[in-house]
Amino acid sequence: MTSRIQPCPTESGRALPSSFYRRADVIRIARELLGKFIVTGGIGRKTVGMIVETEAYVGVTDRACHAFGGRRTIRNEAMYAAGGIAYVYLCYGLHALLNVVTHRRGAPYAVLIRAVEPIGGLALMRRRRGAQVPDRRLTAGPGSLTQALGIGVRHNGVNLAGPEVRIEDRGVRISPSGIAARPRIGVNYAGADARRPWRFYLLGNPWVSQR
DNA sequence: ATGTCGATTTGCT
DNA sequence: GCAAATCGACATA
Repeated sequence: MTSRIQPCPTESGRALPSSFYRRADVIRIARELLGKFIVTGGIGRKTVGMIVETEAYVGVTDRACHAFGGRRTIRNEAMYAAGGIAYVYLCYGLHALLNVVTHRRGAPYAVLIRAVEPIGGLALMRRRRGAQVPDRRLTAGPGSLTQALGIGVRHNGVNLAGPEVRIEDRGVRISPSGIAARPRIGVNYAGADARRPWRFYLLGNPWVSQR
């Protein structure tokens, strides 16, 4: 029995512990989620994607955050739970968007997953997305990756170390110089907060969303 | 390459 | 009623 030296993205890894999510610095967590893996589905229906693009939503003072000013609704209730669960909501009435809830209970911080690189279960992803969709657009964009991974609003509130949606560390290490920090997408209504560089992505990765 | 538009749930006025 | 953490189709250039 030999052990591998290089990390292999097609093997299973360790689910991130709740301590990863429950830290106060959501910006740091957004950066550290790059290169982690989202795994969905059971035996025979497994799909895997490596996170390549994220955005931080920074609590009650962030005008772009659903919890700005302490807003608390049925929809965004999951943001107020302790870190380590999913906040999945319906955007424009159509697209399920996946967020990672962070920080402590009562502190509504979250990281939006904007794009993943397809790693496993490609055939199932193509079936879910439609045969005419090119691989380049399979999981590029927050509404696209959830469709490819089979994530919907039914996953709102699920534990991210659990079987439905699991985020794993598979040993991929990202150097800070490989990460771009830019303004977030689609939040122009948020005034000065729209310009803050809280969108992070892997430089040169083909699955980063375009637009 | 850039622009407009429709699909359609949720929350705020 | 209207805008929203989007996407893809279609139009025009």
